[in-house]
Formats: sequence, structure tokens, C-alpha cells
Amino acid sequence: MPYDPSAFPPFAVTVDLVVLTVRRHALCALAVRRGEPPYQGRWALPGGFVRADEDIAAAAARELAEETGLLAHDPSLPAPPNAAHLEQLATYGDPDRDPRMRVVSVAHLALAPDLPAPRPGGDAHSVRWAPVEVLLDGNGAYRQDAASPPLAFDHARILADGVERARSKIEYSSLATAFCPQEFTVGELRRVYEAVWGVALDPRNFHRKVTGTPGFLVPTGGTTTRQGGRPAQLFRAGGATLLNPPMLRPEA
Amino acid sequence: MPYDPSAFPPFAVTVDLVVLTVRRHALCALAVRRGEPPYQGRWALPGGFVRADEDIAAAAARELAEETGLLAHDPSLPAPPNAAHLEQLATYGDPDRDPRMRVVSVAHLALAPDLPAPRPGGDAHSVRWAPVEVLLDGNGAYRQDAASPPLAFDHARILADGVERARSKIEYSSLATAFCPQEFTVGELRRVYEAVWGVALDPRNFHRKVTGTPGFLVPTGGTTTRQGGRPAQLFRAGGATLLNPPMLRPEA
DNA sequence: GTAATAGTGTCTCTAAGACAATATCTG
DNA sequence: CAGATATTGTCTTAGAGACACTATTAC
Repeated sequence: MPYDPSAFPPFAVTVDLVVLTVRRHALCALAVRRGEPPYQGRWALPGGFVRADEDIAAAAARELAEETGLLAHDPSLPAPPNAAHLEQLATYGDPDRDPRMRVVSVAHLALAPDLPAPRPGGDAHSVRWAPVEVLLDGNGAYRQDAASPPLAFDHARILADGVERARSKIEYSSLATAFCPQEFTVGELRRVYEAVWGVALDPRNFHRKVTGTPGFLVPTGGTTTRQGGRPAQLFRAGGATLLNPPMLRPEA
Repeated sequence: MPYDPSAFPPFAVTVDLVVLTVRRHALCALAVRRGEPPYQGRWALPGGFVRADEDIAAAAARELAEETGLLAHDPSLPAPPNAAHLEQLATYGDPDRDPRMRVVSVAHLALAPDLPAPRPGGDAHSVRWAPVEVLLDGNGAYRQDAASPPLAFDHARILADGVERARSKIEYSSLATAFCPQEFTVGELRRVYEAVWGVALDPRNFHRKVTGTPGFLVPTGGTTTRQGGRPAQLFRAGGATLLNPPMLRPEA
């Protein structure tokens, strides 16, 4: 009895976004402050309803653009200037996850370079980049009080899943470049890995490895001294999606 | 404006199952024949509606038990006799994926050992194990005719995604043991890898590798000659979930 | 000059892949 | 016996990690 179209329980379907970036050597996520109950005043992940005739991926891309001005882009094409990586993460549908009604949320993961503009449109005081460690551990200014959980609904779980996805995916794919501007140095890419994994990497072995992995980095010919020290070569992301051999996350 | 509970578009939410097993050296998926339009008479993945107060994972476990008699089990516990691995795969919600109404399907992936019983309950002629190659390529007896796609709805896409998930996940996790009976030999485990990846592996290097990976296999002390030749040691799955170092899939 | 970052080279060790040789069963 | 599968061992080589050393900037 696979389908009975005349009698099915109605659900609301939403998308929630885990938008990650690297700012000041820390992995940060986009959080919005809730203006109404439930969880009023609490921080939450951005998101919203999927429209009646809208594809789920399109809804996620629309929410991302509304919150950040970033465009989701097809990874097989070269990245336009204001591009972010966007992929489906997982779906959360516990019957009690929203106290008002049955809501199934299709969470998505977006990876963005550090945004120079403070964000076009929207209230600056109700949308913020917060270090994921603060949002997940519940320490620091984003916590209401010592007893309350830091994020509304099941968003701590969703954020944790998104962070773990990002941490593992930069091992075997070139996704770490999604955190970098269009042109970047090997040192800047290394600082991305260090921030996402929370470890220190050997600059010399890292350099040898990323420049030796075919298709990962393409030199642009330019150099920069924006990190100080000796001028560093600039690179763009190469065509490779999967890294072979992979970057290995150091053991605990 | 994250939520407006009074006005949201209603969706039907279903679970679809990619149930994989290894039979006669081939990776096979469970397929059911549709008894009503649309796609009447066509093969499809098993699935059904999520109930009004049912968790999504519980709905997937219920459908799995209804179709196969298998129990989904927590991977942190030792596997009971009739256990299968079950995990969420991805969510498919194209507005046109079902011609009757807006249906969002949360697909799940299940891995099961080859079932000795032909299946308890249900019509044997409308539920079958079919090689995934046949279901995806559309060649062979499961194809209606040369022009029609082999699987209903977007189920070919879902099946392909599930197969790719299984292929990559047995590289870095101990999930391949989910295709084996509770006690198995190194050779039987190797034939699982060969069937899922569709390659031939060196028996000697495979043996050295799996027995050398800590926590992967635990010897039970027994031996068997069910594969012919010299008696082989029997093993159970060890406690390890992630394999370090991973099993490497041979390159193309 | 010092301090910083960038980049190259060298050494050691783990482990992957190729494959020889031996062990123990069935027919 | 031949033929099947299981298991151990050996050799070669790719690559990860540790780390010395040189290069080029800012101050």
C-alpha cells in the first residue's frame, strides 16, 4: 500500500541553513535571533518554509540569498564572485521538534568566504556570525543564561551535524577553497584547514601536499604580501572536486 | 520571518528505502511492483507515508520490517540475528516528482545480509531482489520495454545515490560486515567488497589488511569450509565503526 | 639587523600493491 | 593425485610526518 493520495497526514516542510565561514581564525556559523515565541530571543539557524511549487534546493538557495546575498553555484562551473557552496545536509522530523505543529526540516550546509560587507538588508543586531564552538558549547555571550540551551529547536544538533560534515568533507574534496576568496595563498588555505579542524598543521608539509595534489590549485601568476613576510603565490581552485590522495586530519 | 504557522503549504512526507544485499556475487536491491497508477506495473523502491505522530527514522524502520522482516539496529550495540543497518540517505522533493500531489520523500539506505527465507508475508511475485546494475541500466527482465525507464518516479536517481553511498562508505567504515551473516570468513567479506565495488581484489593483501586493522574483525575461534578449500577462520564484526587506515577502492 | 611568512630538501617509517610459497580441505 | 581456498611472507615503492635550511618581504 505505497500511496493513498486521498488521506495523508499534512506536514509543513522547511529548510534550515548551516552557513559556515572562517573569520579571524575561527569557524563561524550564521545565527539569527528569534523575534517571537517559541524560543523568543534565542539564537537559531536561518531558514523558512518551502513554497508550494518550489524545489527544495531552490528554497535553500533563496533563503541563503535573502540572509547573506550569496549565490549558490554549481560546483562544476567556475565560481562567480559572490558564490557559496550549498548542499543538502540531512532531514530532521522529530514529531516534537516544533511545539506548534509537525514540521519536517531539510537542513542544508553552505560554505562561504569571509564576507567583507556587513550584510545587505535585514537587521544587523538580529543576524550574526558566531564561532561554532560558542554556539555548541553554550559558553559566551550567545548564551541566555547558564541553564538554557544556546540554540532554539534542535538547531544545536543540526549545526553539529553540519560542522562534522564540513570537517570530514574537506579531507577528501577541494571544498576548503569555498572558504577562501577567488584568489588565495597556500598559507591562507592552511589557516582554513586549521580553523575548521581546530588543529595546527605543519606549513611545510601542507605546502608540499596541496601543491602536489593534481587539480587542487592553479597558480594565477600573481603574488601577495597581505599576510606579511615573503610574497606568496596566488592560486585559484582547480577543477578537481575529489582529492587523491586526500588531506589527512591529524589524529587525536 | 521564519515561521507563520497559520498559513503554510501542506506536503505529504514519505520514506523510500534503498535496501541492498549481496546475492550470488552481485549487489542487489529490493524492488516492489506497483499495482496502481501512476507507473502501474513498473518496479519501484519500497516506501510509504510517515504517520502523523511518527518519527521519520521510525517510519523507515517500520517499512523495512514490513517488507523484509529485518530489524533496524543501533550500530553501537551488537547486531541481533535479524538485524540490518539503516541510515538516512537524502531527501527528494522536486515539485513534479509525483504527478498526483506534492510529496517529499526522505530516502533511507538499508544494508542487509543475504536473506535465507524468501520473505515473510506479502506477494512473492511483486517483491524481488534485483541486481542494481539491471535496475539502473534498464537491461534485462526488469525492464518493461526498451523505451521505458526501469524504475518509477525518481527512484533510479535515489537508488543510484544509495549505491554510491554504500560504495564509498565501506571504504572508511566497517559497514561491509552488515552484508555478512553474524559469523563470516575473510574470503566472504572480500566477496562483499568485490560485489559492491565490482572489482577483483587480491585475496592475500585483503587478508593482511582486514586482519591488521584494529577493531574491524574479532575471531570467534571456529572455522568453516563452506566455501571449499582449506578451512577458514570465522570472525564477528569488531567494535570499530571507522576504519583507520581505510580500505582503498582500486582506481579506475 | 630582527621578525615574519614562503618555499625546498632530506630523512624515516608506515603501508599499499605485486606476487612467491605454503597449508588444508574436497573429490 | 588435482583443484580449490586460506594464510604467511617478502620485495618495492608511494607518501605522511618530522624538521633543517634558504628566500623575500616589513620594520
